[in-house]
Amino acid sequence: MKEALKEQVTTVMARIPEGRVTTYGTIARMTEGATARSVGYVLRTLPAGHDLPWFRIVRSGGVLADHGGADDQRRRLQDEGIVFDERGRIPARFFWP
DNA sequence: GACTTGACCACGG
DNA sequence: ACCGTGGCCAAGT
Repeated sequence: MKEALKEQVTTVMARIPEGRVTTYGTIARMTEGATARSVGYVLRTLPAGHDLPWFRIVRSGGVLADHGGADDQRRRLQDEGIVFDERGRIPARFFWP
């Protein structure tokens, strides 16, 4: 496991503002040496019940990534005021940065 | 070491 | 707008 990668990804993740989302690729570009795929890998391996806002990370294009917690993710984002359009995508105005 | 598997992405047709 | 395709990289077999 690459600890440096995990640390960088979680650091960026922790500063996503409430009520906004960001993408795997954006996080990858904000870090050194991470790629979109490796960001997904880190999220998958995070322990359950951690305090990081993993649910604010979506795919490029505003669609939720395909994983077991997607339903929870959608609920939690809606609780923060994020809106999904008729095709299930999050409009660009919710993206951070 | 070779090959497969993902919470991915950009791009061309 | 909807597919392929190739690139990506850490882990697991």
